[in-house]
Amino acid sequence: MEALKIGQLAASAGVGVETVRYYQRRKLLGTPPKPYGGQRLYPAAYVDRLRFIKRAQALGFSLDDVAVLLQLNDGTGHVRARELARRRLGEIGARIADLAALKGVLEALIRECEHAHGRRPCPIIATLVRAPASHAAHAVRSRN
Amino acid sequence: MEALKIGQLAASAGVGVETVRYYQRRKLLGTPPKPYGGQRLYPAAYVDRLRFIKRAQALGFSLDDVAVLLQLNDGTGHVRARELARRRLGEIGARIADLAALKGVLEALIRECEHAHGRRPCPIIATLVRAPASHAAHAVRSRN
DNA sequence: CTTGACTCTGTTCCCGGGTACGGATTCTAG
DNA sequence: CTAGAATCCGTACCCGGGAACAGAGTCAAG
Repeated sequence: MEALKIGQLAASAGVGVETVRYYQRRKLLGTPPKPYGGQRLYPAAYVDRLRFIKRAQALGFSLDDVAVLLQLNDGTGHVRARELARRRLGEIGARIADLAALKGVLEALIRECEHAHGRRPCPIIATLVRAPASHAAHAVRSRN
Repeated sequence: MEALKIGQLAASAGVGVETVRYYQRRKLLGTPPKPYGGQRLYPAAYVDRLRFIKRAQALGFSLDDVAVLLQLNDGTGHVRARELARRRLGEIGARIADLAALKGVLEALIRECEHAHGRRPCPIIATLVRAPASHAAHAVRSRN
């Protein structure tokens, strides 16, 4: 099996060298032994592991979650993996609901503002000055 | 009109004292003159301004955006305010689409995993090991 | 008048996920 | 053999939105 230097490893996984080192610090990735006074060589399996990490991130998992998922890769972790996935799913659902509410408020505001041709005060501003921003007023800034 | 000390101001707007000072540093909030060797007193209008800021944040605007919106409060800024609102609306729409895609992938994965009663490998893990995480693979971590 | 609570000001720290820098070494092309 | 990449390792910095701390001053109740 071929072995890569860190730059090649990073390039073939589509990340930066610094990112690889960062994952090593985070213990998401191992560090192969360094030949006496030389440079480390990474087996091709490291590329797969990096891709695993990137895909899990793309599904919205944090690096801490990813660490757990990687441990489950030994095989026995269906239940735990499902837990993580469900938790993430719940977060996504909540986030979508929040954003949909925001979207509704903003759309209404823009419509009103267009409708009120240049009359002052601008409804968008006026809403911020007065109203409680209706349903949308809480729990909006969180993860993702 | 009554005037408040900073702690009362913060409490009546539902934020921390440090937050008030932070907004002052960011120029979102003014700083009333300090009586010689004493403590600043904030007119009640400051509470309204703080609430304005919080509501705008709840609509997903950044503090930089909020600064612009506050300037528009003088009245003439319909068009600019609408621009900001529309931009924000576009971001929200894109974000919702991303999250909906993620949601679909995760749901499918969880269903498969339940369906595959304890057989290894766990489909969730297997997907991360192999697949390109379909449509969801890019542009997922951004604002909000 | 003292004690405790608040304020003022400046500075540092936090979160997550990296990026960038700097000096020393080592590898590689010409 | 030598110049220029690439690597190694440790550390510092970035983003946004605050939170926390330190040391000194001030205000209100008992």
